[in-house]
Formats: sequence, structure tokens, C-alpha cells
Amino acid sequence: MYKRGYNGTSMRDIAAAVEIEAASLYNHIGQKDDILKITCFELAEKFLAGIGDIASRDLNPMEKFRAAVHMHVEILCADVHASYVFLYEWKHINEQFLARFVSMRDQYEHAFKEILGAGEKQGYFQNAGNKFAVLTVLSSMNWIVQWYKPDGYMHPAEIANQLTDFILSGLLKEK
Amino acid sequence: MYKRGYNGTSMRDIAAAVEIEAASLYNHIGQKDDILKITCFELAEKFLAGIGDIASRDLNPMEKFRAAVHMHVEILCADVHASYVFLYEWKHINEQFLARFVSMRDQYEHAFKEILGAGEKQGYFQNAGNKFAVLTVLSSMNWIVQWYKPDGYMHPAEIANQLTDFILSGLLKEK
DNA sequence: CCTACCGATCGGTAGG
DNA sequence: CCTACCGATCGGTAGG
Repeated sequence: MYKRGYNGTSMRDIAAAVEIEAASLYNHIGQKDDILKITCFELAEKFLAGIGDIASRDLNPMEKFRAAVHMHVEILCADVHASYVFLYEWKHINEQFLARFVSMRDQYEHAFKEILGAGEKQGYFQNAGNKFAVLTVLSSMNWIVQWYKPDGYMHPAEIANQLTDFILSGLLKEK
Repeated sequence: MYKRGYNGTSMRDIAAAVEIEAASLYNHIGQKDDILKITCFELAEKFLAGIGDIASRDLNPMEKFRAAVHMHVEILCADVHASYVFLYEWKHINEQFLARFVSMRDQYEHAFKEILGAGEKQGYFQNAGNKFAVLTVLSSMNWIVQWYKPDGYMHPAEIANQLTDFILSGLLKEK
């Protein structure tokens, strides 16, 4: 589903991947919809639980920010295929559940914004506590699902460290 | 096609959008494939022409970088729907042309890397002339296709300026 | 640019 | 978990 997209992946493709007949899939799931729905909502729950945990801990905004980047990258890398679906195939979620999904995603972005906004107020960051900044930050992390391979030479923690440096300091050489 | 993806958009959908019958579309294009192919390759040409022009100009790496961000954002904003297809639906391009498309995209990334690498050598940037940095930079710009509306209050040039600031200096408050 | 229609494939069900 | 099969829809063609 991450390879050919939701509509490009048939139940027969999925069935072939698990080496059974298409009709037999329906003993395990209700409809094709459900696979997408479950994948997207499971990840949404993970991200929200992660950011919720960080928000509630006794850390300053800078520490929270660092923890959030690590959490975000760890979840993405733990299952890049599922994460790809979560990031780019969510719009095919059944109309009935789409609003709830979007609201969870908005909640996550909002929690991120709170951390950056608090960090700005307390003098850690600048130009950080607005939607534009939050989406730029998230996007600068999310590309790794199109590239990361679990057997590669970079571990999630290293990726998170590099991304943290980039987001905090940019490319400009320190003087 | 940007809304429901390549496979989720039927020839009948496209026909309805231009208010003719599906069969009549075939007087204008050869196959469904072609719409995707033309959209993706046209944009690839634009990006390559843009970065090629900048590379050949008599500018220092910092000026080239700024020009490249503006060029990239301008092209994205000029047609966000086509850009969305270019960024996220390209993988459905016919196998026959896919390799050529990927090679053009790689060329573009390489040209960007050259600018950042030259800037690093000349003391403008740090940790900039590698693939990881280039993909992070590109990704931090590309999210705008999921969000930008031509009638919004931010012009492409303003977006490009904000993104340039972010990419160069990050979120950290200057001391 | 249309009507009429093709074979292929889709998601899903019946019945075992 | 399978065989057999359904109606719907797909990309595309014939013929005008």
C-alpha cells in the first residue's frame, strides 16, 4: 500500500503478499477500508501519546523539543511503510472517519506548537510558535519515510540528532 | 488527480471536470498515463531549468542558495496541484519513463547539493553539502503544496523568505 | 465530441 | 481458508 498507494493496491495484491486467496482476507478484516483506517489511527494514537507524555513531563521547552523530535523520528522509523501511509494516504480514509483523523493530526500539530511557543516565550527560540514554523519543522522530519531503511547505517537516534541540529541552528556557519 | 491520487481519479472523473464524455478525452490525449507523465516531466523540466540558470549565473553560493529557494517556491506555488502530483504521484509513472524521471529528480537534488557544498567550502554553511542536508532542505519547502492557496495572504516571495530564514538560521534565538 | 460497448479488474459475498 | 461468482467500474475502442 505504501508502494502503489491505497487505490493502486488491490485486495488480490494484499492477499498475494500474505499468500492466501483474496476472499480469505475477509476472515481477518471487514473491508479494505479497515486496513487503511487501522494503520492511520494506530499511528495517530502513537504520535499523540508520545507528544502527550512529553508535554506532561517536567522539562523545559528546549528539552521537550528535543524529546519530541526523537519521539517523532523513532515512530516514523519503527515502521516506515505504515508511516508513509499515515502521512500520504490518509486522505483516502472513509469520509465517516476522516474528520476524526484530521482532528487528531491537528491536535498533534497543536501540541508541537505549544512546545515551540513556550520555548519562544522563555527565550529559547524565535519565530517558532506559529503554524508555519510547526509545519516546516514537521515536514523537515517527515521526508525520512521516503528514504529510511532499517538496515541502513544511520540509526533513528542519529537521524533525530542531525535533524535537531538542523532545525535549531540551520545551515549557517557559526562565527 | 491531486485530490484522490492517480489511481483514485478515473477518466470519467477527469471528463466530468472538463464537462465532456470520457470517450471524448481520447481526442485530446493518448492515454491516462500521458496526463501524469506530462505533468511530472513538465515540472521536472522547470525545476531543472531554474536550477541550471542559477548555477550558471555569477553569484556566490549564498546568493545562489537564496535564488534557488525562491525559484523552488515560485514553481511550487504557481501550480500547487501539478506540484502535488509531481511530488507525490510520480511513482505511478509508467515503468518505461520512470527511470528517466527519477534521474531528472536526482539531477535536481545534485545541483542543489553542489550549491550547498560550494557554500560549505567557502565558509558560508556547515553540514550542508551532503544528501541528508539537501533532502531535509527540500522537504522543509515541499510541504507548502499541501497548504498553499493562491488567494491566501502570503505571497510566494514571502514564503520563500521565511523558509530561507528557517533553513539558514533555524529556530534558535540569536544571542 | 457523442453513443454504445468491450474485456479486465475491482471490492466483496455465498457456500462450503 | 478455498472455489465460484456477483455487480460495478475501470481504461480504452469502434464508428459515426
